[in-house]
Order: sequence, then C-alpha cells, then structure tokens
Amino acid sequence: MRLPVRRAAEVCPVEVAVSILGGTWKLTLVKHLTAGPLRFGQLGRRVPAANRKTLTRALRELEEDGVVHRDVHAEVPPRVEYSLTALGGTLAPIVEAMDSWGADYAARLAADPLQGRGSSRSA
Amino acid sequence: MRLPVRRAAEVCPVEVAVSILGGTWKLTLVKHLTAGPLRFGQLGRRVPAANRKTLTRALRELEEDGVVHRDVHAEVPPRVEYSLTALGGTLAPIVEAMDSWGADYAARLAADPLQGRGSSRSA
DNA sequence: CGGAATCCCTCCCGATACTG
DNA sequence: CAGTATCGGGAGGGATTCCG
Repeated sequence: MRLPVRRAAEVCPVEVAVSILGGTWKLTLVKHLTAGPLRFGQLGRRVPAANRKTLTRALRELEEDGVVHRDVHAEVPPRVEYSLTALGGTLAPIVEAMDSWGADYAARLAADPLQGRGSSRSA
Repeated sequence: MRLPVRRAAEVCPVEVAVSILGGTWKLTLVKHLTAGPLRFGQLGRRVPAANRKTLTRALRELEEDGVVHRDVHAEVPPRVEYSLTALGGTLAPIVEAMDSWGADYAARLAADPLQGRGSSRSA
C-alpha cells in the first residue's frame, strides 16, 4: 500500500483508489463526512480507536489527495471543520457499497464462526 | 490496516472491507479474477510489480477471507488455478466502482498536475 | 511451475506529553 | 480545541534462494 499514485496508475486504476483510501480509518472518516462537515473533535469521537496523531495524518493525506477540505476558523478556542470536496463526494457510492459489503461479511461471521479467523492477526 | 475483522466490525463496517481488501494488489487480483479463473503465473504476469511471495500471501489471505478459491491440480508440472468464490463475486460492483474512480483520478492527475504529489511518498 | 524459507527494511499506527 | 513532537512496536511488503 501507499504506492505513489502515479505508479499505482501504471499497474491498475483500482490500486490508485486503494492507495488513496486504503489507510486505516480513511474510509470511515469519509463515511462520516458524507453526512456533512464535522469538527476535528467530533470526528475523533466517532472513531475512538484512532488517536489524534493518526487522525490528523489521515485527514491531511485525504486533504492532499483532494478528497477532504480543511476549514480553519481563526477563533479561540480553535475550530477546524472538515468536509468532503466535490471529488470526495463522488466516493459516496463506493463507501456505501463497501459499508454494506462489510456489514454482510460481519453478519456472516457472527452467524457462521467457521471462517472466524480470516485476516485476523494478533489482537 | 490489517485490523482483525471482528475489531473492525465494532468500529465501522467499511473498515471490515478495508481490512480484507486493503492490502496491496488484493483488489487488483480480484479484478483480474472477475474475468474468470487464472493460474498463478498468469496472475503474476498481470501484476508484474508484485513478486511471488507477495502474490502468494495476498492470495492466501483472500482465500482465508473466503473471497478466492484455490484449486490445486495434482500434475507435473504443477498447476494451481485461482477463482472467485460466490462471496468474491459480490465484490464486482465495488471493484468496478473503485476502478473507474481510480481511472478518473489518474486522468485528472494527468490533465491537472497541480495536485500531482498527493499521497506519493518516495518512489 | 508454484511455492516455502529467509532476511531485511520501510512506514504505519499507537501512547504520551506539550503548545497556542 | 486542535495540533505537533517524540518515541516505539510491529506488520506489510520486497529480493533472493531453494524445493517438489
């Protein structure tokens, strides 16, 4: 992962998407932002498993890739709002498809523990 | 990435999909397999950037996650065919959506170099 | 031909603490 | 509140070599 986008494009367009969206939490962040702009802290509360540093980096990379817009309000206390760009908005179908696929997969796991350890490593 | 699927499910279903499909080359492999079964060597030729070890591991993990089926023919020389499972087949819309999104993104990059270095690290 | 084994190295992601 | 600085572990991924 994290191939340079241009290299990824030479191999296969799907890898472009993966290289941009494949990082942990990134698609989750995009998903939450499809409902509207959110502040940094609000995003953090919606993804408690990600710490601030990780969150910041993910958002920065999404911003660099043109998916997310960062709006800094010069106030005290600071307020930073994140929203999807037009390009980010075009991800909605993908997010929805992957969300429902993932939900199905999780449901299947719960109902049918036989394939339980797939892609699970440590804890 | 590579969160245990069960943990990912607790956070967000999209992360389940990402943890299964987010690995490098994985979606590319699925994409090529949507056209029909392929042998190991054929897959390797379609993804020259991936070496055999990486390819093998990616396929094994996809197999463990129930996306890919591995068919070993007891012959000399050996012949191993990979195909999508029924579950893997349900990925077709996602693959297609991400492929076209990635293609659009790459085209935009080529036409509009201003956002050129997005998500690119070294080479 | 398709893999297993080995070595190695990047960088992803997390925990913690400090700043404006 | 939002972010950076620092530290660190550990997995992901590559190159190479040997095997059946």
